[in-house]
Amino acid sequence: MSYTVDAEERALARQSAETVLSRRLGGLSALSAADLVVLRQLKGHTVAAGAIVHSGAIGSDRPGYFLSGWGARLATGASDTKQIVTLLLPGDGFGVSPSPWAGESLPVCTLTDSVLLDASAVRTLVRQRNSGHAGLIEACERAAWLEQAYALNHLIRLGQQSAYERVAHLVRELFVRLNDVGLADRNRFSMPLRQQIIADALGLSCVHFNRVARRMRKDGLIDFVRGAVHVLDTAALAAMTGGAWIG
Amino acid sequence: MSYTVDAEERALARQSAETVLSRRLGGLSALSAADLVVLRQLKGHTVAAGAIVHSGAIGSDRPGYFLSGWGARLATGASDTKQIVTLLLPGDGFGVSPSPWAGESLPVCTLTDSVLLDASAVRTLVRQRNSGHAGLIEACERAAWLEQAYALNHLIRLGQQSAYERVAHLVRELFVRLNDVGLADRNRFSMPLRQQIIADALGLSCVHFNRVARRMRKDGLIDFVRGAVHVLDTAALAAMTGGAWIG
DNA sequence: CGTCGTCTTGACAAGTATCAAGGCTGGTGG
DNA sequence: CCACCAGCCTTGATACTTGTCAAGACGACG
Repeated sequence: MSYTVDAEERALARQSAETVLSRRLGGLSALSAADLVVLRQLKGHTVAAGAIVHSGAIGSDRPGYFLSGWGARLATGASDTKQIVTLLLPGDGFGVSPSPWAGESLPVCTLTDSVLLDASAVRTLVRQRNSGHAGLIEACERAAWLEQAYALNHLIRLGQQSAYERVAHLVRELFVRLNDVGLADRNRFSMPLRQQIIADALGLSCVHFNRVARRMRKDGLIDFVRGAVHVLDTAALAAMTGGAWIG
Repeated sequence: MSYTVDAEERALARQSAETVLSRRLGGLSALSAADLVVLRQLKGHTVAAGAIVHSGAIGSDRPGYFLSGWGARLATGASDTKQIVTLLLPGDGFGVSPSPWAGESLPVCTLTDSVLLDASAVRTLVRQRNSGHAGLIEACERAAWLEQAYALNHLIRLGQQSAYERVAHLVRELFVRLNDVGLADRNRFSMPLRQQIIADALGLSCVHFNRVARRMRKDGLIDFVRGAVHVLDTAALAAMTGGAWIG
């Protein structure tokens, strides 16, 4: 039941393992040499797919960063229904918001085998509002703000878009986000999720997602292949998801 | 096109006009005498339904509190589609979060004729983190946190509930929130919104909402009558919306 | 080679939107 | 007071979207 990251993805991750965090956070605020040292010293560990890595009870769990692999923040509702609130991609963190928002109270799980960095050191600095790390703290603040914006985008998808539009809208968001950390090609990125999970996130059945995906391929918009996504018509994708975009 | 607040609602509002804010914020944190003075000195003004009272650009607009009437935070997407992200009820504010979250960047509009208080004075205190008003600041922080939780609840509704469940879930949330400010009876509250608007918020067509509402009446669960909601079976409502609840 | 998990496809059922018409209510002007 | 009008609610008929069930295909892996 582990969704293996394919070889290509693994290679990409190895290449950028050291840079994914500095790219992500450095893109949000200028990081000092000291900030980079802090990030470089974070210790990594591998986690299997499907593990809960943060309970949501603030302060009770280790904060972390996804170095490789994908995760999700879940709103675990009734019986067994789980709604994905935001997807966490390499470079995204949890438990390191300077000002915790409601989403920080939701559990975080891995969707694929992942490499996580223990971000306790970052959280400590952020909590202290350590003035020697203003850049890093600013970056964490903006990262949290962005995650909220992504959750709002997700709300728009679920609230007022058709299945076709939802898929397009999500793909565009993922493309932009992965591009920020150097994990997207010009028009291609790796998406190591089963269709079932993507469908779950979008509030669709996986059968219907599959049909939508096929239609998109036929339309020359997006091609889903074994763990990867090809954006065939960037302009059309941007046009059709042009409005309804926060952040 | 103004959705007039009915007489009963107006009477209730008059009764509780002075207490709605102190009830709301006082319920979130203990307010000092000085805090209450600040709240009591806020100046009110009436606004017609459908007005945009906050653009979303942080700092550019007057912050405010709804004293009476309902509003909404909108994710104004493409062309003309607008998704309601959170409903704002009497006692709810905008632009007064100590730590702005992504939702604060969305515009706020009135859904009914409303009385708003100008909350500039509160914002000033909150921005300064004025130590003489720790209680008030704490209350604002928690109010912002709650609004985020409501947005997440809305996301759950849209993502994984049927029309019937969405309506029940929303009614339960509204009942709880209005109860907090003393605007709900034991099993009844005023909801001065057209069905069209409720349906919009829930991502439904108003025709379908109407049918669901009728079924709920037949089921003895909820009765919608001219601008008000009767919860006929509190236990069943709580049971059916028991899970899937954040905050 | 068989097994297991996932993807794909078809047939069908259920949920929901749309269109259109009629009904109710509250306001307005004679 | 009545007639009328406008806006909203209600209802029916119909079509489209999406979910469910079930079976087959494909690929990975032992």
